[in-house]
Amino acid sequence: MAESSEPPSSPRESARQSVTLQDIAAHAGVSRSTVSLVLRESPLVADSTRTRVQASIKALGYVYNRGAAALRASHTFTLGVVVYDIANPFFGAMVAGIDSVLHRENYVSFLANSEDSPERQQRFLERMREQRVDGLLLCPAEGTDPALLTQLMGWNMPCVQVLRHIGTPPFDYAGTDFELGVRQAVDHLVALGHRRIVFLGGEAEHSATRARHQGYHDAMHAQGLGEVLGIVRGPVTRRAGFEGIQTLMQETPRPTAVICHNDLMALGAMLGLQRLGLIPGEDCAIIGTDDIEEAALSLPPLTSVATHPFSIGEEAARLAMRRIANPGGAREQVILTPRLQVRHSCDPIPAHGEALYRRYPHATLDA
Amino acid sequence: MAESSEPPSSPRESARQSVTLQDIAAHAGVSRSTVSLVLRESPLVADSTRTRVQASIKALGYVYNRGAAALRASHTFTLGVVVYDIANPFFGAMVAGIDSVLHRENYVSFLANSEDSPERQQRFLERMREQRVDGLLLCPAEGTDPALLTQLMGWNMPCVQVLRHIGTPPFDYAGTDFELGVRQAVDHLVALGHRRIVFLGGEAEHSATRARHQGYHDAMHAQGLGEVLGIVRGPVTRRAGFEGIQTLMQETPRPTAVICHNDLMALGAMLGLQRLGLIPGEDCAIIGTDDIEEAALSLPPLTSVATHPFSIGEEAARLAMRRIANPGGAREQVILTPRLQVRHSCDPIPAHGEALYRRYPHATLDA
DNA sequence: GCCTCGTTTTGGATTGATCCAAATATGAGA
DNA sequence: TCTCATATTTGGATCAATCCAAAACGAGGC
Repeated sequence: MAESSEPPSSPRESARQSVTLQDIAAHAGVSRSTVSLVLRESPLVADSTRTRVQASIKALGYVYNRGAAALRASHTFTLGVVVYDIANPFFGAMVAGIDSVLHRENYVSFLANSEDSPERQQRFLERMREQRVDGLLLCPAEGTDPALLTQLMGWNMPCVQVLRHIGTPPFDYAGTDFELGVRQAVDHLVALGHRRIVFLGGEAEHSATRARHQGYHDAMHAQGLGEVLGIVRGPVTRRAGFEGIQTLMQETPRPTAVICHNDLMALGAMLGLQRLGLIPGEDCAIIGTDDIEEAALSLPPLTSVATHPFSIGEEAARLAMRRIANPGGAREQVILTPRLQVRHSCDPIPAHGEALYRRYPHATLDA
Repeated sequence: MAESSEPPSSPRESARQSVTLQDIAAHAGVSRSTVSLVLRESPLVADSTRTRVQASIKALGYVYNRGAAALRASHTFTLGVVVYDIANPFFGAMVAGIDSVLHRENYVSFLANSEDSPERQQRFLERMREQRVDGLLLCPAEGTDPALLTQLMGWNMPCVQVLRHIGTPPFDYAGTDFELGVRQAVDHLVALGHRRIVFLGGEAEHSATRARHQGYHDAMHAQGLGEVLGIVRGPVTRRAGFEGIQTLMQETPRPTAVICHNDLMALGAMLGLQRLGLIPGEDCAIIGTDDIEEAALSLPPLTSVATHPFSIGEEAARLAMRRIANPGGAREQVILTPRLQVRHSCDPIPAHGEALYRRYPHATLDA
């Protein structure tokens, strides 16, 4: 006791080597093991001991070494998150939802932006294995080999797929009912009197695309419009919306309404209409998907199938926590229900308003 | 050699305990140390040895254990990134820029969303210390105590501030010249004939706010307009823009132009004008800051001071790499030059176009 | 006073890599 | 063939925690 009082005195000049459990133990007059138990909030430790140890921890300015702990323990309280486009505000909101849950659970997460490259994604996943994360939240890149799931299972690595999924059930998944969302959009348009309804976007074969296309197909058939126009496949960017709608509007018969794969496309499509001197709502109704915050700020405000990204993020993170706590448990699919957020991009507009839209015929995505 | 050929044979049923350097060493007939050198791509190892070891690594399905490595090594190839609103597309783009550089450098990053809470930020930073990250990219939360920098220095933790900074130089920082950006905006408006120019937004006392206000102040004075209207302080959200401009337009004298703290505010402000039956550009010119992708998609397309978030992210990450490689080096400030992206939100509009904007008087941020 | 039984505490082994100083191998020149 | 410098390789110590079986402690009951 008296013997160890000098070395760990107040602030050491450079604190070159860090304070360890051993130092705390010496200072508090207990063993290394006991200190470890205190740190992990074990109920085994007597209250009096606990407070004494905690005081020593504070006094010596101890810093827990997670690397060392991870070497022996089974958990790292660490997660890997993969999205394919973090610059898309949809994913921003989703990541915020994930972060809010993880923060409560004392987890931290590695984030990677795969840019929809399976190779880049694979590299990150391998790195996550090296880091020994407790689990993954994965929004698989386009073209990801479904064998990836088997691989992860072989790694013994819990993985919750988000938004898109690959492979065959059972797997853990959190997302939204895209099929229902598109059905709501089609039904809404039909109720407004539309028949020539096109679905714009999605070429890659992943679940989120298939579900949307399926929803479109089913809803159109249910409305007896099965053979009227159809799906235009392509990338799902702003630019694709901008260009895609311009092509569509030059075809015969022209669609009277377009449902877009996501809001970015829809916003691009509205700009594309302007470029042609056409008016969103009047000349062609537009519906987007996601209901990102920007949707309310366009002119006209965009009607969109709200998919609640923040909630999806929360649900995914919670599911991951459950799976980590119980690795053998039954796989779960958490499917949120989308809701059509009606704004004004399907409203017809009085003819005398056209001039305004036509004022910016040379608007492009770049200027 | 023959002795160790059985245990690490092909796939073990459950691979319960992992393959270690020791196993590789035995398989390749070298020592643990040599394998370690191969893993770290040391030039010391002979080519023939290297290939043999690499073959063994592949054959046994070895997985590098970063936790164990971190225990001894000085680097973890890990970084902490803190932003205050990941749902803001500006930060999405910035994080994408960070990620692209880190990926090239073989780094991975922990991401946290502080939600502008200094407590939450502090908790994350402490966690990062426990994880022994090599450095931090920090966009400090509003109200962060400048002593934080001293604290981090005491921790011996390299930290690059991004976009905002606290404390006093020298420190590492990557951002943009907000002051110049606002000056560009003011000059542009004055050239268009505006005199009653208001700056909208920013109440907290951080560098990015001060710089903007300073830029506004200087530019207005340089133009001889120093006492004409001024700065309206407040939060910097979409909603604040929406509400702020409505208040402004009911005052006398009314401003003829508003420069907004960021694009979200500017987009909200344009919606606010509509709500009043006013026309952006005609009744009041609007300029935003950031030039997020959405800026091009509004109607009218928003004129904005482009701050290039992706590049800022890249520069910040590169600076962090430099600082980690050379902790004692001179602190650096990387200041990018903003550029005014002129679109149409300052154009006057023919009167007969008004009807269209007035069609959506009840538009709000929620619907 | 001794014996349980439950509560606390403990030491030694273990985790899987890196560091470092020293040992060994290799090759050129004398 | 020997020497010396250079190129490779190595074993032991070390990093800082957790796990686990066993020991110490303390309170009641007989």
